[in-house]
Amino acid sequence: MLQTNFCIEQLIDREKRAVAKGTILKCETDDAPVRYLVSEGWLAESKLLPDGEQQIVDFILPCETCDPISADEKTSSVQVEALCDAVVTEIDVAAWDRLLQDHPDLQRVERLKQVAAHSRQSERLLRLGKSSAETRIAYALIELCMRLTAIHATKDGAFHVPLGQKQLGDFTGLSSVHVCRTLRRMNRMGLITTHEQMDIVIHDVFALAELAKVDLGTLRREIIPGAA
Amino acid sequence: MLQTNFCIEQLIDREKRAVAKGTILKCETDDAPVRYLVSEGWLAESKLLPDGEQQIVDFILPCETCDPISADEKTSSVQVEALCDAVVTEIDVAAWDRLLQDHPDLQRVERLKQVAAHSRQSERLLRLGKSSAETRIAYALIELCMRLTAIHATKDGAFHVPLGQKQLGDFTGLSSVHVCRTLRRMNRMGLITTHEQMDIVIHDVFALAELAKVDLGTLRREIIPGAA
DNA sequence: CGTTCAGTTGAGTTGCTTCAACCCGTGTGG
DNA sequence: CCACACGGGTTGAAGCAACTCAACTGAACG
Repeated sequence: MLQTNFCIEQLIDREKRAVAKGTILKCETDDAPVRYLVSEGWLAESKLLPDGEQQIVDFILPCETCDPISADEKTSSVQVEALCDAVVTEIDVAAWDRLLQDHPDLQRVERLKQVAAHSRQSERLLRLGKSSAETRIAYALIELCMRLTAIHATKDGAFHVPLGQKQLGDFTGLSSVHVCRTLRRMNRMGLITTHEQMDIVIHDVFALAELAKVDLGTLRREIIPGAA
Repeated sequence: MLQTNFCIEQLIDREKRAVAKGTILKCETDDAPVRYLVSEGWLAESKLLPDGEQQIVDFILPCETCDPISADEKTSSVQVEALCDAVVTEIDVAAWDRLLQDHPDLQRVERLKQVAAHSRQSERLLRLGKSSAETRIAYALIELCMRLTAIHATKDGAFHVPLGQKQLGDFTGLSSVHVCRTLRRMNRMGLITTHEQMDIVIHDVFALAELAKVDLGTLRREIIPGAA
């Protein structure tokens, strides 16, 4: 799988662009005839309510692409923001389509990633609608750990996420205060350890999975392309 | 748009299948090498928690297709259920791929529908995460009304949905009791009228849109393919 | 006429939010 | 080099929105 991603970068002769943490690459309802390919760092796709509340609907990790398009094929349906200093490539839709035409294997991989993203959203929707703060956060940690493991960005259950508690709250639909409390509780229970700016270590995946109400194997098949 | 849908049915020589209300066409984690095309009635895609809680992640309306596949390309990531007596066609993936290959216009329409579905999910995620019961329900009503209008299944803001309050709760992440209260309140405010088994009339779309915290034009462009 | 099932309403509970105070590490200007 | 402001995390207290539980209604059905 990874091979194919490296492949994308080779195929594209466009220049990469370094963006600073906090940069907003695209606002909701902006014209959006582009796709972003992330080489380094994380992006967040989020949606805003008129009163300023923000919901992160997905994270875009290295080697993934982000397509913010609406059903009108013109405007963006989400805001795209760099969560940390990042390196991205903008690809306009025409070039992207050409790329897919020329590389059926790329097309296939991208389709799988899209399916995976859709499955993830469904899982989150389920937990946002029907479960407690503990379950939501446990799920978020497991999902992130799994995705990071797939790109070899974890080591024995330890990983780094470029998120503050506010962002984790925007992702899980909770206030930052309650994220804090819940994280502390998990610490005390010995499930995880957290360090500044979110260095996370998962000590007991199974207990965490139970809290998150997931079956690890099933989830993996559902949200990680090529998990076999 | 509609033309293309009629077209699908003509292209497919498979037999349609009548399914009774409540039929579960597919369970989560079942093998799912099929896609469903709905001719009549509604399906629900939902996800379940071990404790039996259910979250409806999307409705499949007539002329739409449903692809329950996971990232492993084998199993289903959702449960698919008929919300009322319905007529569906099962299409195996191979046949579907052939169909798409042979009909680029169909491929394009399906891509748009998929984008639209993704946008809808993001909108719901936003409201599940960050807003009140009133807002969630107002949004659900507006979304359904818009989608039904696109297939000419509304008349002056009046439409029917084959849902009980329990299902509406499973869709909006609320208990049926609270759905009831909220619906009554909207009734009293003169925004809507409801009749048995969910015949809904929207009296004041603008007030409802305000409650739902949506901009009607923007939402339409986002979630209705071909809205122009 | 009794049973069932969806919707309605009231009462009491609870989980999460908001507000506010405080801590601490970092950056900055006198 | 210290003083101070600032931002993020942590904790306590109080409030409220939505939940659960439970009772009742009315329609549909045998």
